[in-house]
Amino acid sequence: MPELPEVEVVRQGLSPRLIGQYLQDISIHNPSLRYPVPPILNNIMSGHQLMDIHRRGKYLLFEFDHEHLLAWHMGMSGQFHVLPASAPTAKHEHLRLNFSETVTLRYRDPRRFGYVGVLEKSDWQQHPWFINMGPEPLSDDFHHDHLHEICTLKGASIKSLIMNAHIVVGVGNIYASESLFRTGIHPSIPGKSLAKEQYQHLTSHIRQTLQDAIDAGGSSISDFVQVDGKPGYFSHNFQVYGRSGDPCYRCRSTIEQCKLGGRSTFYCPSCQPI
DNA sequence: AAGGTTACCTGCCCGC
DNA sequence: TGCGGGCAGGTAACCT
Repeated sequence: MPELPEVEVVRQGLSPRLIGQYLQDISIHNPSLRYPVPPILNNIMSGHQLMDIHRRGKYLLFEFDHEHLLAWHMGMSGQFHVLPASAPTAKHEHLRLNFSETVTLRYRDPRRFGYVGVLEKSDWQQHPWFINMGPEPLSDDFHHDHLHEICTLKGASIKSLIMNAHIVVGVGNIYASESLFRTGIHPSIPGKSLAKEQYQHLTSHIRQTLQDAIDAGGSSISDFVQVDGKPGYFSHNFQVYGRSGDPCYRCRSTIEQCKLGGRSTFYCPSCQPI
């Protein structure tokens, strides 16, 4: 499901419903995720107050009044829902954070690529999941000089480079194609073949594409839903993703599709020349 | 050694 | 109607 915009939309949806609430307990219905759900989760976190929900890359960080926090990745198909305790257990519901009779946080994940960990609040950034992460694309840390400096040394395709979380976090398969279309860069061009000025444009288009998607409530392809069950609307704004064979909105050329790094990639051959 | 490929899962959609 | 194949938004361990 989620790239950075979808995770951010989930964070914004969960925050007003959950922050300030006290966690009564955690029930683990099916611990089988990408990494097994830590059995100590309930013992460690129960009784503590949720102070804030942060995002780093595609991870959500649940900060409690406690020396630990929960770091949560939703994988490809993870979903969070806030429901009353009486609501039935959905298919593929893995675990449940029980805050009150009226507020429980359910996590379901059919493909089980998601995972959750208990990290020490004082040095969670040193954890292997975070230690080598690149800058947040919506922050000032994401600068075209930085992108240029790293990518100009690399022979890999520019699409695989911007999807590499060591270089910049949060850009997944959809928004990589969309950002490159907006910039007019062919996805398979090697990083080292691009000019410094192109990195300047790419940086600003990545930023704008992600922000536009957040503003639209994310993209609902497959089954992404916001916490309240509403879909995201950014998929209506896709310029190239999923549009192979259709005319480019800008020049009417036919959108093409190829594979890069095993991932479907979409581009306009005339707006994004080799 | 960098960069491409595969595996991890289930669900869904398509063609036969 | 049913079955098999291919594909899906992420990540990391493998090969080469």
